[in-house]
Amino acid sequence: MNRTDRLYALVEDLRAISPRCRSARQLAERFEVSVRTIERDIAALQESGVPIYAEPGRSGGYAVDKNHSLPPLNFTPAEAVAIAIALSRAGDQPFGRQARSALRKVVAAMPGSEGELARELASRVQLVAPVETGEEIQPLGRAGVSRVIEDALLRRRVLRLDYADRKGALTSRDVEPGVFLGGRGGFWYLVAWCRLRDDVRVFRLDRIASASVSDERCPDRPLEGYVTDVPDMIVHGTLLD
DNA sequence: ACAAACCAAGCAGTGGTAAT
DNA sequence: ATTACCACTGCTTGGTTTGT
Repeated sequence: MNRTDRLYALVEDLRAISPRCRSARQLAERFEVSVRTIERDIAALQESGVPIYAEPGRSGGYAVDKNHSLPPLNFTPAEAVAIAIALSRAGDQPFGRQARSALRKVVAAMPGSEGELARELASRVQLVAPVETGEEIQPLGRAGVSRVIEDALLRRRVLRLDYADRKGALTSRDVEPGVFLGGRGGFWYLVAWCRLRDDVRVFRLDRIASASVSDERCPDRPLEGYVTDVPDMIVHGTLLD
């Protein structure tokens, strides 16, 4: 076992028995190295921020503080994008830089196809410059509707909407969902290719009365077209910028 | 009995130089 | 341009000693 593998294994071993301790001698026997090498490994881990502490005395040894570190976590692409949306609100606020760094780590750590899916999904959730400073983004609208749209975006499926325009007139239409937009006027929008109008249309989520996902897969359309056709929408960037 | 500190040896990687 | 050799450096390791 090389040093890098041993460092990872050490942390996992100490975490598994926490809060009990394991002496350097025990660890040395387990990893077939000298006690001195284990002590150096522990020091290296401590320097890099792993919360390992030493308990002196006859029953002492090393232990890892579970309250100040996290075990490896797995996220689905949709969960990663959900984190992205939450982190994106940090913007230039305190810890905003760390929020973006954490987001890149989450996506980078995802296995190939899952990471690609997360990146693709993230590119379809975009943030728009708020009209007024300090504008709060409102809830998505009907809870079931937003979940249906998330599903359609994730699986690239045609959506069936019942939509009320600003005068309250209700229409039913099939749309090809393109991009989720958040921020403008404090509302969330779905930008989609509307088959009823045969053009790009913007749907405010709180005006969607009902939505369902069809089995039909959306044809490929360039992503840029969904946003550039929308007036007054100044896109801040995608979640992974 | 334990962790911590110091020291020396072995090894791999790197850069410079000469030979082909 | 490529290959071989050498010296240097840094990393890793084990042994010993010291302090708690």
